[in-house]
Amino acid sequence: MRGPDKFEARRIELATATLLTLAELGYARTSLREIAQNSAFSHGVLHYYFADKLDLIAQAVRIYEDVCVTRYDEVIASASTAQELRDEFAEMFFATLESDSALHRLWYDLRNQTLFESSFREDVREIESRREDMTWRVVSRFYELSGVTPGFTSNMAYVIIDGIFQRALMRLLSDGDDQLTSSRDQLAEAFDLFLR
Amino acid sequence: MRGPDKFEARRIELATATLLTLAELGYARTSLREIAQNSAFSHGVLHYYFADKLDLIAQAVRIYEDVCVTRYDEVIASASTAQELRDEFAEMFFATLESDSALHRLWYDLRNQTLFESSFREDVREIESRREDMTWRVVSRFYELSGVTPGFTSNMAYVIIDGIFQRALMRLLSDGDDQLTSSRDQLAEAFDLFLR
DNA sequence: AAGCAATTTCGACGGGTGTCAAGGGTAATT
DNA sequence: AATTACCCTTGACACCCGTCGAAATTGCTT
Repeated sequence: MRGPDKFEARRIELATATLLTLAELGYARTSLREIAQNSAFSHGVLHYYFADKLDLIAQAVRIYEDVCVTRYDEVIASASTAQELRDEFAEMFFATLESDSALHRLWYDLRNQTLFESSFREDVREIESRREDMTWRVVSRFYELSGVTPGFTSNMAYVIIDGIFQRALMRLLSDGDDQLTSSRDQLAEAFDLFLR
Repeated sequence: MRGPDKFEARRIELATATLLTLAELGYARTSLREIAQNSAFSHGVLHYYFADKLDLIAQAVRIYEDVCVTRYDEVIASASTAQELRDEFAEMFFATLESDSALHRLWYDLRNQTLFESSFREDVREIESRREDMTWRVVSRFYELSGVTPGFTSNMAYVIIDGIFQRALMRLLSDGDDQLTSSRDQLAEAFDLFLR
């Protein structure tokens, strides 16, 4: 294959390898040669497809976005009671927390990087906004199924759900707690809160 | 001056320079030579006082801890009504957010680093725990002054307050929003929430 | 004043970094 | 079959990194 379509396919392939490397090593330790070793190519090729390292990482961030921002929509569509929604959301919540934990820690790493440099600010801002929307789709549907008028703003709901997620990730990765019972309790507490 | 007391004083001096450099550049970009340039000494002296770079950073983290973890106690002691506590807490909250924003972004940076490597995990865990305690001293006193029995766990209160702080920091540093009106509203919303 | 120990500087080391240019190879076009 | 355009590798570059040892400097003690 040749032409622009292959060019774009390679870019995606390399940006994916970048995403995996970042998730493995973190922003501070990820080098171009390491990224290339996680791909089928040598390090020089990265400068053929991308202007520089920051450009490459920005593309990787956009791939993350596509992966991560519609995760709960299926749950929203299928649940027919509030309790069902809450339980299936929780199930998905902890499933992706554990299976994609490396990707999620990368998200928080990159989000923090924008506090020091402006490179990905726009991308991070957009992902953040989409994550809030995604959270609100869940919570507002939860209100709807409960027959209760929303007592929380989208903003506050996101702070709570994302905060629980972040703490659960810390418990999983740095405390080595693979049961996460306290985090599960916390998520349940949050949904109780929403109905008060 | 000579002897062990001077040795310890130098360590603190250098660890402080390290803290400032980290706050300026972030973990990923901070080098020993850069740290030395923020001090009165040359880069070689760092290995006279510290075993290696990680040891040095660990000491810097402990200095941060001393600075940041009793910030609201004065407010707690002086406030005599719930409303007064809430308002003075908010004032202090946004004052330190703005004046020490570089230090705070460093905290979130280092906390995230522990998701990738175990070097400071113990220190970060302890600071996190102390931050939660500090938050809870405020919130539980707020309940006390309101004459209401606490409807939130310490954990949940921390997730909310810290989440609002983190988002406000992002708004300040990466959105360039120096009014922070939406964050102020959000903090007020949180305290309303506590009383429900 | 001399000696000694603590402190600091300086320069080197091996290695890793992002970047880039030159060249080889490969597939499509003429 | 020759040419051309695209793709990829290789190796070099200049620079920065953490570390460490040797030498210079400092300040106290005798």
